[in-house]
Amino acid sequence: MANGASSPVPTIYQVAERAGVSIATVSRAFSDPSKVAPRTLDAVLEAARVLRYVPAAAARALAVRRSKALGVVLPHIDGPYYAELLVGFEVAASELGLSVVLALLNPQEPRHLSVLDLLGRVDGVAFMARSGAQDDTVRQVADVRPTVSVARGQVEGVDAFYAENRAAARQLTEHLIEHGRRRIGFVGRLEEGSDIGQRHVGYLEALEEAGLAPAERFEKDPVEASGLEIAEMLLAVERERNDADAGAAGADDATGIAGLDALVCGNDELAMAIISRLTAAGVDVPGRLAVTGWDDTVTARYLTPGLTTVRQDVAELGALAAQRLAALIDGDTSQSPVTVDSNVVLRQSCGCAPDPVPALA
Amino acid sequence: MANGASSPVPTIYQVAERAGVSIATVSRAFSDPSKVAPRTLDAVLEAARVLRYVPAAAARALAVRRSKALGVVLPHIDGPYYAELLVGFEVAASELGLSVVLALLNPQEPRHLSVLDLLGRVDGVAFMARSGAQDDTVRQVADVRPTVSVARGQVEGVDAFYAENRAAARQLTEHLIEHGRRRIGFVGRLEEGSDIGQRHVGYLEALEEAGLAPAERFEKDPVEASGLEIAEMLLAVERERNDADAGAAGADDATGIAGLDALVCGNDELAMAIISRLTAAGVDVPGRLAVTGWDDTVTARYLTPGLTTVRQDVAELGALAAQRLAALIDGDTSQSPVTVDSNVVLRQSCGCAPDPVPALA
DNA sequence: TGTCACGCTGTAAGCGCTTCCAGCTCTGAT
DNA sequence: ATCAGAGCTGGAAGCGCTTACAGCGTGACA
Repeated sequence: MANGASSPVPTIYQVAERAGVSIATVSRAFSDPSKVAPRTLDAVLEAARVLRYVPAAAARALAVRRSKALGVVLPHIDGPYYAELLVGFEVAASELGLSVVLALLNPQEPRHLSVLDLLGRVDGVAFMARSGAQDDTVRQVADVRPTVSVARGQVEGVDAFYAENRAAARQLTEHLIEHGRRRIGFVGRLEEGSDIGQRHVGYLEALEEAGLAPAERFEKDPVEASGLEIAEMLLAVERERNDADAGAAGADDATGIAGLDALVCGNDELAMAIISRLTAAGVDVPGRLAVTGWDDTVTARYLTPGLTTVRQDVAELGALAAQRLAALIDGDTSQSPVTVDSNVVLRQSCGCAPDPVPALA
Repeated sequence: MANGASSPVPTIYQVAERAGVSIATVSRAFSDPSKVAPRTLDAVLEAARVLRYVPAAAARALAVRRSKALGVVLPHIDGPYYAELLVGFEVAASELGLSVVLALLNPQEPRHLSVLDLLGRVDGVAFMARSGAQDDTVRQVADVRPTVSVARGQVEGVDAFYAENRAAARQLTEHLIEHGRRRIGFVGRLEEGSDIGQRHVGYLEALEEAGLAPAERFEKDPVEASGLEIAEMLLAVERERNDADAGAAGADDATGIAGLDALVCGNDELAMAIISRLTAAGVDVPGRLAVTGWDDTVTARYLTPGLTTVRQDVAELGALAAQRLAALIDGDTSQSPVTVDSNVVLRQSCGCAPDPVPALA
């Protein structure tokens, strides 16, 4: 900074002195201008301006016993998913005049300390995404501060916000069945949070209704590497089968690979990786294997084939969470879980035909 | 929360009383345990535990005149780019024992107030990405608090951090020239920040060295919609040309569209949209038009053709910024700008051949 | 046995705000 | 002319912590 370090940081006292008023008046000038006479107000504001006065939030927080800040704890973000969640939350919070303090929590190393640190400086906290191992932490925090849980497994007594999962998964699976798929697999770690758990339930419902048995389930984290692994696995199995069948009728070959003809994946990243690896190996997607994602990443529509996935209004979810958290802080009581809608987005990876596009003359 | 609201929030006094010591001892127990006798320490910690004591950060901040928090101001995030930047920053900050408070600043509506708010509660602030209009804000903040500028236009007297742009752009452009491209366009709003400006410089250098004239430049924001617009524009121009040439030799047609045979784009999103639209219209990319992106989005490699782009270690950038900011707060003096390397990632959209991949037996 | 140093602890003075309360100055009604 | 009340303002008491500073008991040493 230019000089900040040299001159002492101005406080309400300096401003008061320069404006020729008491600190009480300066305080009022900032918190409720209508309480001070116009002339006085001008003088105060002017003094504050020339001194570059910035009210010390800590002092205010101490005096009013409110920090006017909300905490967010997230797993180490990367996906656009978390970013969107965070943006929705921040925008809503700042509209309520609340700051947002961010804590990234690597599920591997709990860093319990950093949570304590966070707690001390916020009026409430939102736990977003990832669940399971963290549930204890959530519970402890909830004992001490207003708390909400967003897009993650629910915790007893903590207000929960999540996108609708079950119905969308069911719808998605039904769609695959309509495409004639019969051996539909599922990719996702169930205990990792009820989000994926719910999707699995919807998936099972659709299968049951159609009188189909669930096909293989892959218990994998929803990341690129898992997708690659799964693809390799499928390819290996298929190769083996072919070797075994050597010379025999390749009846099983027209559609299907390794005994599957469709795969419902936990998110787009996973689906993308699987499709890419399979396609590179010459497997026709969706011809032999339909693959669906979840999240509707920006790029999903640019893939070949276009990725059929599920769109959730994650920003809205974040915003709702921030608003409820603010309400809880103001003394509102807990309410029932809130869900936002999800929409299945059909593109080509499920077997749908591409939209016709005008060609270059 | 379960009960928090009912029982009064425990303070250092309650803990002291319950442990049978003075508040000074409790304070020491938390800030420097070695200053307290082991037996006493145990008693204090135990009392704190049963009372669920959480030290009030505000009070501490007031007493030590340090909030132990860093501010980050970002434009309304979405891209993975910002998310990565933020993650790098947060991780580094938390390793230094500093919290991160986040402020999203929509360049459209300045919300100057929210910046003031932020200033009051942090020891230093990092301005990330997007520049131009915000420069004044940065300057004002820098007058009052230690400040760094990350991945954005530089401001006099403010420590800057950015990814190398010029050399990478030059290298990328040279690569296109090696592919035989001669009419290479550029997409990016120059005044929007020196990032893209630097890339433009590198691009020009490469052209000049090769004795080529720069082709058309599209002054567009780096978002999906712009990409679509540009693609439509190219298609329209091309259609017109074809109509004009009707019957004449289609010599210009083998490679090139609308007078261009390559396009260097400001980011991946833009490039993706252009490629998608053109491909859908039957234009061969990279056959007729090579297109490159910037950022190496996760999905870049999954596109068809694979997107040639530039990879920057954005997380590293964020981390460096956090560390420097912490140093500035501790009284270090400003230093020269820091840049992290960028690497050109060649895939197929520039005209390179795809990697061979083992096919399914 | 006295002295001193050392380790541990408590007392108390802030840190920069908010806000209750009281007091002052006007105005308008009586 | 008097007084009630409204409108503004200042005094002062905290908010929950940190951190000199001083005091105490103890053991080492002379």
